[in-house]
Amino acid sequence: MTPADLGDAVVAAISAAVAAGEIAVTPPDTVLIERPKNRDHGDYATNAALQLAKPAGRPPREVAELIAARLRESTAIESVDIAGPGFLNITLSHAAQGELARTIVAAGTTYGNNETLAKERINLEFVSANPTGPVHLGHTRWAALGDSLRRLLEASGADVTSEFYVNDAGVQMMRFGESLRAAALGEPTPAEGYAGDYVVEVAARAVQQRPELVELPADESIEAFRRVGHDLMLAEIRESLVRFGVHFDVWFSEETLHASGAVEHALAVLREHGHVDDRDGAVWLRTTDYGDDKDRVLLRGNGEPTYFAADAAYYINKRERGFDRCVYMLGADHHGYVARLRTLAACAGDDPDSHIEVMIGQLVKLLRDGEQVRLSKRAGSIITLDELVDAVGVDAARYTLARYPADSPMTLDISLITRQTNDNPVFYVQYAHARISSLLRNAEALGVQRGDDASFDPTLLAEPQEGELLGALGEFPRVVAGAAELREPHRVARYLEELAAIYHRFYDACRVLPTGDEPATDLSRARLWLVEATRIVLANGLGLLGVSAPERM
RNA sequence: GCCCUCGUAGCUCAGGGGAUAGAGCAACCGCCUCCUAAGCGGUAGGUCACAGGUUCAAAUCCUGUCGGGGGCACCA
Repeated sequence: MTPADLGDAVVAAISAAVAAGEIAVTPPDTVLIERPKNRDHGDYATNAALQLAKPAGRPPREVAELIAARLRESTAIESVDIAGPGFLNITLSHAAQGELARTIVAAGTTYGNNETLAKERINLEFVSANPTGPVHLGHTRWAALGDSLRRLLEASGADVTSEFYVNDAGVQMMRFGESLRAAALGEPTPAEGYAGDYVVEVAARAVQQRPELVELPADESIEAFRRVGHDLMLAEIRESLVRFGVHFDVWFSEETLHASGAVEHALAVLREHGHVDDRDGAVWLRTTDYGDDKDRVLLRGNGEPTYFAADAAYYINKRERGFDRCVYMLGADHHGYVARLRTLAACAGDDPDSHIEVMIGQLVKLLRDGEQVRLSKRAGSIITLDELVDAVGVDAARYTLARYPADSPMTLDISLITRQTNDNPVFYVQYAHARISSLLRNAEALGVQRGDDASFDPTLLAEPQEGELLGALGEFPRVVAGAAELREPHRVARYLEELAAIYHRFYDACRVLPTGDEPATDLSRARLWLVEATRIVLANGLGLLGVSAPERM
């Protein structure tokens, strides 16, 4: 019996009590089923009676008693106690609890998937680094979180498109071209240009590809360096992200917005909705109509579109491609943009609360030997994604970055992450999976098999540690759904750590395989179902984080 | 000045209105003749920044104060 099944049972009990005229309320669609921290409070607890007391006009404990009486009729439920102000503390029968192992094994890689976001069309944009340098640590947090979120949303039934917006138009790109040319010619970095070893390397590769670049007149040369540098840099960015296990469905070029007329189209759309003003020689979007501090310029006095105009075009383009919800994952340094994007959606006739969603992530603070390292691409002092992966590996990097909520400031100590990788919780979780894999290998070598469906006796899983483990396994789908809905992949990581701990405790207390020459018992076989179910959940959970589930460590 | 965000154990951090606030690291004490000790058990460690409010119930929601970080361009 899953928590969801139990919730249904409680709702049914309430409905039955209503039908029998025992209480006068509208039965809720769902009730909250919790797993209490303290097992004295049962396997599960619900506050349903507390919630119904007021509408029913009855004392909570009296309502609780009505529900409890009906729940006790179920064979799946061992006991129901009423505690405190009116909590229902429910203990499942071993049979009902153990059945979960069968459910999980049957579902396999799909266990944890749910339909809470079914058919929602979501566009998920993240990283979106300028192709003027490698992916650095600031982007890396979003790469890990964004990709995990993509997996979570898909697991929750959403139709997700992950998208990388390539800021390949505008001044920054031009400065990159200038910087490359300067590097190729051995000249000092221009005033507002990009410095750093990578600029020299990219410049060298550009010249190697196209030796004539340095011969061209300055203007043409800069433009050519810009284009070649763009291609080289973008290829490198893609490669880094692929290596990091991050998948993008769409790489969307800002340049194409300008070239395709999408910007003009967006202007027309916004004009149609009546929020565009021509004033002071510029074209403005009247975002103050929706509470922005001030209106925003779309076209400058010189006719050039602003970055905001491109954003508007991009947003409208996304909506026209059919996305119900456009999710932006931005760094805290862009948070001034949230209000603008939301008012932009409103000006386009959309609902800012449903069609657009902007997530703001705190920046990762980097310490080296206790001192803060400033991340600056232009100054060249950057920690890149590749450097991080070289130092700690993909698994540790992705896990560590996905382990904290995006809105909490995060401090990474380079010396700590590179030196003490064994302290990383990722190994703790992976170790549980490796330990299980090893056990399953041993079972095979001993010729002990889990056996078919019919031979599985869930009532044998009666030890407290087995109950704990089954309870934790039952939480997984809810964890996935919650993490997807709240856009918080870290919940999966925290859950896995808890599950691993519970498994290790089970392993310590409950022998699975027979010792010596003893024959395999039904208990061994029942436990193999439980162990395999645990392996599946660990593997599925790690998969959602883009972290491998090793069979050996 | 205005806006966003964070403040929980010595450190790094979890904690979607529920019961006695948790984990890892660091410290101390134990546990391998048997499935991976990268493990398990135990001890110690707290003014949940502060003050009000809402609620049967607040670390959690609301208001304010203090402190850290970030942001407020016809820049990108």
